[in-house]
Amino acid sequence: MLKTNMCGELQIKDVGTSVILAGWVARRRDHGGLTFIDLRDSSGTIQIVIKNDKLNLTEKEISQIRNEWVLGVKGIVTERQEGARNSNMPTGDIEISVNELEIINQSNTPPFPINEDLSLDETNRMKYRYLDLRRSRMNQNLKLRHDVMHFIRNFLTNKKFIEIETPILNVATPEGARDYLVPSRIHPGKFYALPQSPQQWKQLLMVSGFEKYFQIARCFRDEDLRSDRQPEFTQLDIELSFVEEKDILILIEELMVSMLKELDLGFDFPLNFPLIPYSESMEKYGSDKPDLRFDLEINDLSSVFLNTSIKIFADVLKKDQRIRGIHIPGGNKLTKKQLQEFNEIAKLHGAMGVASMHFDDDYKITKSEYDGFSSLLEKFISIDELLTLNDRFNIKPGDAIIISAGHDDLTSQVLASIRNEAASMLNLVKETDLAFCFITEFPMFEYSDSANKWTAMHHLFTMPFEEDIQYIASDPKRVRSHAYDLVCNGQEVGSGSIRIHKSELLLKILQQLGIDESIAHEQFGHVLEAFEFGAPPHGGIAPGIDRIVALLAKESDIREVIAFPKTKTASDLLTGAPSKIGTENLDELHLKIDDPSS
RNA sequence: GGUUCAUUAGUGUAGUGGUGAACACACUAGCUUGUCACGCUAGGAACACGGGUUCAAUUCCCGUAUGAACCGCCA
Repeated sequence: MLKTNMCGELQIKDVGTSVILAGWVARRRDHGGLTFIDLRDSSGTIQIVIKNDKLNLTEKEISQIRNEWVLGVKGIVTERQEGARNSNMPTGDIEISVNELEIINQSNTPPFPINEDLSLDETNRMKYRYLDLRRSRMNQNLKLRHDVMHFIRNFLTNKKFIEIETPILNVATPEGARDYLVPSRIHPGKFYALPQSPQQWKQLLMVSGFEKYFQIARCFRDEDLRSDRQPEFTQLDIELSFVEEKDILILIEELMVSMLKELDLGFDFPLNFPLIPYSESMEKYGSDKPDLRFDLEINDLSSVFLNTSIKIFADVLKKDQRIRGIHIPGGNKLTKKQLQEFNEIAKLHGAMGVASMHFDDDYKITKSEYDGFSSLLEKFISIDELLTLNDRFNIKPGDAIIISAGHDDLTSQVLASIRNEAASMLNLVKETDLAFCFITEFPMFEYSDSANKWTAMHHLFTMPFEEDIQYIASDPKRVRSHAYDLVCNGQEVGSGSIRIHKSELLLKILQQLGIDESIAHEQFGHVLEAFEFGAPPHGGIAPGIDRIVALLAKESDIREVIAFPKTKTASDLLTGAPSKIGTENLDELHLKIDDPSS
């Protein structure tokens, strides 16, 4: 070893010991004959004191040392003089009196400061990611990520789960997200697909009798990126045999709760995660991933406006659509500009806009008159309608109501988005809250307008509710499934289901999805066949590690907790991937490039 | 695939239809023995690229590139 101790681990009790340290220059303070250097290694930093006159290096050489140079230091741990201590530093009571200094390596001036927590241009951060990761914020994020994975492995191992790796080169499937494809050299014109998740493998492992499987698995999806979506990401993939839905939910709840207790990051979180059926979540929050850190529930206001003279509302009701709204306590302090943003949100989702009602500080209402109420709808709204709203929401001066009318799909999207926006505008979100919940009873099917057919909402192997199986053909919309999501702070952080373990039922589902039996056998024949050999009832869940770590690190982008992420255009600015390949490579793979841009 | 925003020394920011393009840190040179975001003196260093409008463009317009946000897409 080139060092005997770690910079950040030295303490006052080590005073007097002779140590060898090595690390990077975090900062230097050159006083001429006396130089201070904050030396950083992976454990932290410590101040080293260089008295230039009694050293192996000349004063000139010492004065040339710069940030990020790599130094080896031989010296004595010394207690700092009274008045020279630094309470901001964990090692602030001690310092190293240097006897021998070695310049192990020099460094170019870094392209951005390493020793400050600045917001930086993403291009530069990604190009010099190895330097970006030297910054303490990123360093801590990756350490936290390790702690999370370490805890998970221990926790599940203690519960007798075993981790099994599954292939990265897989057969392509037409369902779900777009696959990343890998051309085969040996089989001209054929391709492997990188796994979107180890879904089929883990079900096959259940047939193999492992009963409790997990894997911290890399998954790949060739879809457009977002702050919570990278082309490759990491899932905690879990599957168990002989379980019901509630067993899996309890397991995950226990995993998350005990992990949060162990990590002790100062978050508030529920010890029992509420279960919210999908339909209820859509009704109350307009979303299947509600942020439960605040209320602002959506309400059905249709009944208030049954005989309204507000034309747009009457028209909507005539079409059997609904009028829904959010009562925002204190919402009247939102500015005109902020309210205009709500309209922009509505338009973004294809609605005409939203209606807002304002109850000023002098708002009063009686059976016959009101004061301090304003709205574009004021001319048309009746006192009875206003009274009903007033009583229903117990409206106080300073409140506001935002209303969206139309098709449920539309009003849900609009109001869900406004709900989140309003909460952030009004500062209702507590940073230290982790509001976990499970969304359950997802619909089995959803209609895809683009493909013009029914598709599996979760995935093909999801178990429908026993009592809903009869509606698969006649009323697919009505079929609920044993699919569930783990949601936290408005983000989906995990998704799973109880699976179908009998081929007859699976074939019935495939039929409903318009997948011909022969095609089904071609694509899923191996699973169907496996199910003929005593497949146990099974189910699982796959929490997203990146999203969970990002939540715990209070980062809004999963790139901040991934060592080497890709940009929005799925490129790696550090290595240059993806890159062109030579013709000999292409020939070997039997590929020809047809690039319209070249 | 679509919409929007951004791009000024190494970094982070300021600013303008007419240049002396400002500030801080970093950098270079020098001074400096108790600092800790050390201090002091001096210096070098920038308007992403291409086209257009204009007497004149870093500034206005269009396009390209790159990055980001959102919609579509995606669990």
